[in-house]
Amino acid sequence: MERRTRVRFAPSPTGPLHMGGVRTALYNYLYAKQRGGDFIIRIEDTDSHRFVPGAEEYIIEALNWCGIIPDEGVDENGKVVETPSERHPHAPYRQSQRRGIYKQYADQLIASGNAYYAFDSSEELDAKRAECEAAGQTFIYNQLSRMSLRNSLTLPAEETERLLRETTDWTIRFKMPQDTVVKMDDLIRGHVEINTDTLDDKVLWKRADELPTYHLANIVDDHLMEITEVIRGEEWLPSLPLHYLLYKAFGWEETQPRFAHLPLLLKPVGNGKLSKRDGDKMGFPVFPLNWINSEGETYHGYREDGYFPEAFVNLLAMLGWNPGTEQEIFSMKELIDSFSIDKVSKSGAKFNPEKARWFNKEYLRMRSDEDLASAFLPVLESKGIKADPDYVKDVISFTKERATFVTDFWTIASYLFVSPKDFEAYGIKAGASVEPQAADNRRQPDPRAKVFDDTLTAPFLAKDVDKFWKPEIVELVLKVSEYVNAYDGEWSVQAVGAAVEDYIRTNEWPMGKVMNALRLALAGSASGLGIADIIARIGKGETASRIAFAASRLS
RNA sequence: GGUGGGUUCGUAUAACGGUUAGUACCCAGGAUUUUCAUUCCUGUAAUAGGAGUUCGAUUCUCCUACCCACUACCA
Repeated sequence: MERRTRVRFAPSPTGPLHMGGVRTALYNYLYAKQRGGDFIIRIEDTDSHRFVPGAEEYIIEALNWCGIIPDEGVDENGKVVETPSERHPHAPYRQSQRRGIYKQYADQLIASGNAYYAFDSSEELDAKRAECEAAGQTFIYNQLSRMSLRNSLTLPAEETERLLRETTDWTIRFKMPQDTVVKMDDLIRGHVEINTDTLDDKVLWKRADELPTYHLANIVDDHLMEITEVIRGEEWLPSLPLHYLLYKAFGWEETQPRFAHLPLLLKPVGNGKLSKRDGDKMGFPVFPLNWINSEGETYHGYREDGYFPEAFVNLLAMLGWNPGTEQEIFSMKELIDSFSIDKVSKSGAKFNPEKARWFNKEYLRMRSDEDLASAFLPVLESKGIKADPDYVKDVISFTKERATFVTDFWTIASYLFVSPKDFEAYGIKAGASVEPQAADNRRQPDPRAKVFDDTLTAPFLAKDVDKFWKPEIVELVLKVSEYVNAYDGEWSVQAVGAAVEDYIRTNEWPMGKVMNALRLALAGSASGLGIADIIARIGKGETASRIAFAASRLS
């Protein structure tokens, strides 16, 4: 029997979705789309205590930004889906709104002898755990211990009846079979076996809030929603036997989904999985979008940090999966075409922020100058600059290869928009020396850190001034300025560049020294764009005035 | 502690019993350039350790080590 492929991404709204979660969603999406199947989003909010306002909206928006569009789910064009429709036949997709349907399944398990009522309070269990721990053991609610605890297996029927009626903090637990080997298959890991004696009697349903726990809700919903493959994080592998047993207890083996457990995303240095703090410590985002927590702290997002969604998706796709070829750049469509679950690796992948930037750089280069210009205009506006779109496009066309992010154009070419005048504001005086930068580039934080200053001008670096701004060279630079001012040939980068170069060469001046000093005066730094590129764009007057200004301030 | 999963250059990975163990990022050097960047070329660098199976193991089996996850009335 061939079933239509249906997969789901089932996050819990307990906070912002981090990049590992996005990757899980992406792999599900790719898997479904390749097979012409459905990708469903279901919100697993059965833990009322851990609910975080805004988290669900964040998840939807993040996936949307990535271009991971669900076929069915909690949201339809910003409107919450509450009732079943042709497009969303299994609505609602939020488990808290499905609470009515789970109890009957728990009851079914009780009736079939696969589950039982447990009356131990959390306090009692906590005490038991503490007790065992003190004795150097671990308390497990399982086939051994359940016979000495308060539940429907040990209590007389009348007492069970009474407690069910009169108390409200009982639970329904799964009755784990004894000494049974559960044989499981994982699409990524292959065959896995485990003996049930090492497993415990998981809580399936809680009377206190009349809600199922993850395990019950998950299996019931996957069954009801006709899910064919469950692709989720490796942290779920240990509960796979329980899930297998649950399908069996319900008699749903025929339509039980196949499982794939994805490797974890690890932090770039050291050990352990990527956590929300890592990003801010190491200068890269861990989240797709910015997130402000209840304490008002902001966590960086890829979107706000200037990543293109295509680049983000691409880099996530390559973290734990590879196509078996040497292709690294993939559009979403190409990913859909070439994705295969058996090429997903088994081991955890350390995230590499440098490679992430490289991906963005590649995508920036693929963008048209028009697109980049329209993305860069708001950046200019935020600096109080109103620029001509055509001029901006022109600037981008020859600075594109130097940029990784759109905001880089400001660092690279700010002096094509404003004059580098206010160098004293940087506390740098001519002749002052600057400490050399730390040498180990491999461990350097995000080099864009200095990009986001509020200044309108580029600083004169003292080391450049020391090196290039010598009185005898300044003389020559002033001469070049006069020459440019008097130049009346064709005004193009090529022509002006050739003319200036000829002029310096004919006079037999030191080309390097004059050019660098020139750049220092025009750009505020001895390294940067070509002299001709600058002069041709800022024009004669601005060229003359920048040189005059620099000469007056730095001599 | 118990159970499960994992282990190829610094990182991501390729090689599904036979290769000089490949590629990309990073790093280093060189060429080009008025500087920086780009581009191009070159280079450094890995099969965790030990047994076994085999004519031959990165690849299969076992042991050890290390890493990770799980071990909640959380997902």
